[in-house]
Amino acid sequence: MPKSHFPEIRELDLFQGMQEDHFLALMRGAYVQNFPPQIELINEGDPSDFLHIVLSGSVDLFSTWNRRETSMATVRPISTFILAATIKDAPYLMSARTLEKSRIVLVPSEDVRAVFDIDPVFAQAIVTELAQCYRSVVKSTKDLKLRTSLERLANYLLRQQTRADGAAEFDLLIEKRRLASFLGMTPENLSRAFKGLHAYGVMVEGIKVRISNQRDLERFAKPSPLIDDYST
Amino acid sequence: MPKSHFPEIRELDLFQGMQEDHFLALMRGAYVQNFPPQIELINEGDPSDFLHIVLSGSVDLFSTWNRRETSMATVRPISTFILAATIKDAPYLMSARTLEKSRIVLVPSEDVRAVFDIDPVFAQAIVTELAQCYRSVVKSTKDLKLRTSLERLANYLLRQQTRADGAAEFDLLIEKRRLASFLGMTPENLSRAFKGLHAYGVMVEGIKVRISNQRDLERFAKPSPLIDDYST
DNA sequence: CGGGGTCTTGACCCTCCTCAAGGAAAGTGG
DNA sequence: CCACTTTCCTTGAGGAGGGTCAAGACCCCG
Repeated sequence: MPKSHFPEIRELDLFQGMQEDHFLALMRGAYVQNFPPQIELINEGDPSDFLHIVLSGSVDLFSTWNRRETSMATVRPISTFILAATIKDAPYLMSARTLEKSRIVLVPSEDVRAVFDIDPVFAQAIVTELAQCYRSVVKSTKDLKLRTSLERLANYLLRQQTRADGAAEFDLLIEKRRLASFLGMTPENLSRAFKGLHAYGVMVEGIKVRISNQRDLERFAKPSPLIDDYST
Repeated sequence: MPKSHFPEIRELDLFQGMQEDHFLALMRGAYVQNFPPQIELINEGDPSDFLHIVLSGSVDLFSTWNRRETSMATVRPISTFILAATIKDAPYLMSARTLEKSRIVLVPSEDVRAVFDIDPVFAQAIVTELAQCYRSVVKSTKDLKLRTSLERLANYLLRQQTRADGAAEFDLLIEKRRLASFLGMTPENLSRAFKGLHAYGVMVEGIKVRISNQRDLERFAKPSPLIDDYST
């Protein structure tokens, strides 16, 4: 794999503090690949052969059961996914597909486990990352069980707004059908939910969202750090 | 804390392989406490001062938002809970209350983090445990998003049956109102769901469940290892 | 034998899904 | 650059799943 990618990968929390030769050992076995959109990288149930790192583009993590499908998360650069399966050497619980043209690094799971065994700093970073992932899923479960779809959408918009540095107007980063699935509803219902948020000063046109009445929306959404803070 | 509890705690995957003096250091700072039923041990949002270990009784992990409440999990002996918050030194995401008279060990979070830093075997065990927790929550999210309430109940019963070594008749281990909340529905709706499973040979009387037609129920429930296997 | 909780049942209603069709974008090939 | 195709988004009508409210049955425990 080309060394030009090393710095940006090294920057990741996961690899930051680890010993240089261990990092190089990981990179030695890794390789980069470019994928077109809509390619299935991973099929849930498969053995977890690689830790994946998204360098560019974006990846959808989704799951299926009984001919139904739901979107679980979207992975954006630069970050890793399916760390837990790699560590436990257990089958993937989610499938993954590219949403756009994407550049992905594949690090053999064995290598990750091997370095994990000998590098305490790396081990520590993995723990932090896993704890983070765990807490994220717990939050998303709370979101699903405690809120109606309208409330979930409202809070989602507030989170996206925070990402956009609090701007009153910002773009949706994923297409609506996928957003609907992520929020646990149908595309039709998402359309109606957007309309339902008119009452709280939310205007949507295409991918453009404008929040004209911040206070109203927040009073309706009641965002909570214990559900909506993705950082802690 | 009385040494008599050491062996059973030491048996836990989390503490199995670690160095003896590290284990003793953890136990030195820990203390056991007996709680009556319905005591709130933890309030979500609080700083995570202790890693908890249930020795006997049972504990409900639940969350609230906007005057709504939902049950997230039930912890039974012998196991730990809220490891992620302890490790990340972040606020608890879930509240905890005893369901019955319970004996709980409290290990100061600082101690856990300190030993984690110096004992690689312990670190490894924590990683495994966290990965396990993460995968459990992912499974439960899939359960929630991909299945109807009737399907969730059917699969829950099959899982409980497995716990009871596959017996055709077994007892529900938690009260129905809590089960309902855990499965993401109301008590009323759970009652109706039990009736709805009559058609697949499920008989319920009080806490007794009898599965008279295993094949029918399984064909309806379509259990999947990627959602219902709590071990992987 | 009360009295508190839980569980069940019924009636009603609201949320959300399904199905179907029309419209808006966006990519494709001439 | 323009028709064509495809995909996505929206809108409407109808219906199923699940929530709410209220009342009664059951059950456990003092």
